[in-house]
Amino acid sequence: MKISKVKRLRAAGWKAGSAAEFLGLSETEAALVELKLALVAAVRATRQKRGLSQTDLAQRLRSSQSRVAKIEAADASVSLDLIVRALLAAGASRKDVQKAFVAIE
Amino acid sequence: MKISKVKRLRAAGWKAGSAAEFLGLSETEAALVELKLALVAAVRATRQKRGLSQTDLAQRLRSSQSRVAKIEAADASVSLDLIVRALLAAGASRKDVQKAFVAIE
DNA sequence: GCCGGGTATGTCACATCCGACATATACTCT
DNA sequence: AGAGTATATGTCGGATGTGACATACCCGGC
Repeated sequence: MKISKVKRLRAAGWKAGSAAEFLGLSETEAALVELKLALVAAVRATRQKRGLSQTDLAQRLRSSQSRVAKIEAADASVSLDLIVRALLAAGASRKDVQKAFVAIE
Repeated sequence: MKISKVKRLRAAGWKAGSAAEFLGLSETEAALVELKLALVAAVRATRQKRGLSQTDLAQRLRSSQSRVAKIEAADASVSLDLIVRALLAAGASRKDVQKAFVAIE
């Protein structure tokens, strides 16, 4: 998600288990990306099920069509915050959000 | 979460069902806050279960103790992204993250 | 062919979030 | 009481995310 991450990784070597910690970080990052992908798919599915256009959802979100497009494209510039907001704004219930999470596996 | 939200709400009146949409937005916001609180509690629980100090977790996160403290205090300046990263860095599995979500109810 | 609604992509100024640091509080040892 | 460790809170410069706009790319009538 962040390109600058590599920079920060290189700087300030870590105390122990370098490789392991690096892997750990990667896995965390991977899990987060998978999570985002799952939620993003749920956003599009929910929006379409409700017959909303990206522009409609954008209004509910108080955002713009282009940002909704970026959300659904899992653009690197969209935060988890915004994705979840979009999912809720699209009409998903809290249970639906949970289900989207469960879809991670 | 954002104070400027009220400002944006006031500007550009919405086309229909003003009150309903306003409520919808509030509910979205409330759901997001509840979600954050649930996850934040999971971060602290997971960290303590693993016997990690905030400083330890900060290292795994490549962040600082003060930010971990803010995460656990559900400070307005922490994003959902960071909370989930912290939860994963604390050692939670993806399933654990799901469970934290389920705890929303 | 060319509209028109829907979607995608790039850019930018501005808002928000971030890590880091300083500092404060609290609790436990000795 | 003083030292050590853990946590909380405030601030700040720089990194990242945001809405808005322009514009391009579809398709399905016309």
